[in-house]
Amino acid sequence: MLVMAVTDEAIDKIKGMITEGRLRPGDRLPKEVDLAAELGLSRSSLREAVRALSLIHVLDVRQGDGTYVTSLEPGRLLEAMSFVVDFHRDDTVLEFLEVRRILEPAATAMAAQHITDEEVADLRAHLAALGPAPTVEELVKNDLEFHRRVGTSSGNTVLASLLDSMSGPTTRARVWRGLTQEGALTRTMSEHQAILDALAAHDTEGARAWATIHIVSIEQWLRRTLSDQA
Amino acid sequence: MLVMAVTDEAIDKIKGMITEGRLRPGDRLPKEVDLAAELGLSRSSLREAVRALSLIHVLDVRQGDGTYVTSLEPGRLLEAMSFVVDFHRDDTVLEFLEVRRILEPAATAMAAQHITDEEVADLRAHLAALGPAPTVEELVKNDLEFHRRVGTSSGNTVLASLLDSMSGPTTRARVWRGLTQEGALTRTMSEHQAILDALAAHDTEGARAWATIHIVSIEQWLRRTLSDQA
DNA sequence: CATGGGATATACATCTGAGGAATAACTGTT
DNA sequence: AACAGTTATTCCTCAGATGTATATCCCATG
Repeated sequence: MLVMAVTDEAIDKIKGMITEGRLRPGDRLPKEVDLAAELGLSRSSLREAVRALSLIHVLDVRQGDGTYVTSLEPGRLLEAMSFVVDFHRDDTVLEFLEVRRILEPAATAMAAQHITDEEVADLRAHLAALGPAPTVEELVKNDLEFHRRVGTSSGNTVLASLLDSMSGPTTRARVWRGLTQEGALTRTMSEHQAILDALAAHDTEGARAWATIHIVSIEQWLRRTLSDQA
Repeated sequence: MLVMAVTDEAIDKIKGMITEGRLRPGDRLPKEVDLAAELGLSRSSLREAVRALSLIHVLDVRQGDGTYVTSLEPGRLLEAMSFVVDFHRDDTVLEFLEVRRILEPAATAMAAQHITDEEVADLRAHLAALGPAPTVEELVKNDLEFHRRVGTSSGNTVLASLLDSMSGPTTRARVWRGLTQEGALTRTMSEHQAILDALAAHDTEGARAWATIHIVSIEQWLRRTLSDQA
């Protein structure tokens, strides 16, 4: 801490400029040469700082144009969490699922209160687009999008982004592995339908209950699969 | 996407090495010169990639030693979320608090089931250490640590880390601004005590209820404060 | 033999300067 | 006024040199 790397200092300083309001969303940063001089380091080191901040969607770098502060909206910033979640190992999947079991029913219940007729219609069309006998890949894709839309309808962008990160690539891709057996396919689709019906009726507690059942059934299957492998 | 920057490619490749198991937690990466050659880019560009991955605690770089893959534990990776949360503006604080209102009661309920006698004793000592008339700063610090410990006792590291990120620096620092008035200080302390008593009795639903009350009281105060300012 | 200190090797940290590539801005023509 | 070609700006990538922190090895010492 006494001798902080110049790049880390630069990261902190840029972060400070943003959190203290000297740089606002959409603002353009001074060009590399100038900013490097202003912060007292070389362009190479500054670029490391900027690259790190752009990985987490705080900065947006455009060649030939300039470097800008992003909108800083929760959805945009929390996108980076998907990237982080991708690194988790299989033995922590259950912990993520447990958190999702807490968030998803709450989000679905909130959606039941806020969802519009148009959103309900879109959701219905989305489920119908799947057809009666989809492949596992199609179902997973459809499922992911279904829950993303429900999350959005909750009206809380932070909640929607968190759920999306955790339902996303990793967890889901692994959880569904070998799901073709045991009729889980049709059960998933009927659970989706039940959630949709509750949403359409603005039935808050019904939506919460069906969402809980949906997650729990995934969790039970996963626990069996993991214990079988062990 | 067609013409991806070499640095972004390097980030993906390193990520791939880790997620595919070619690099495991604790493993050491080839030294800069070798890895740069292996990935086909210059050291400068590679360093940008490594710096970005080290910001989110995927890599750990030690001068004079080498670059290592971190433990990749959820707690470690999700630490980076605090950094991200720091960028959010005041107008999204309520969204974060709403998510916390969902997670905190669930975590507290889980803690009531898992908490050990020793953890209860430690928690009691922690609250007692505050004294009867603390400053706002002391209370905030004590409060943060109290909830961190409860989160840990939930037994779910993902849940604990998420809560810590959201209760953490930013949100809390802003939420508590000017909290000295209206006796919120003593109310906070008595709510903490009630949560602790429920935990000690392994009273799951009592713990959940008191945690809810605790968050809601913060939320109500915050809504009033924000509407006053507007 | 165990231990501590100093020399050496290793690996990351930082800077500088050059040329390339993508985008925006300008300018002249139609 | 609209378009196309030129120019300017800005980020992208590389190469090489030097500085700095850490680990390792080796030897003197108790």
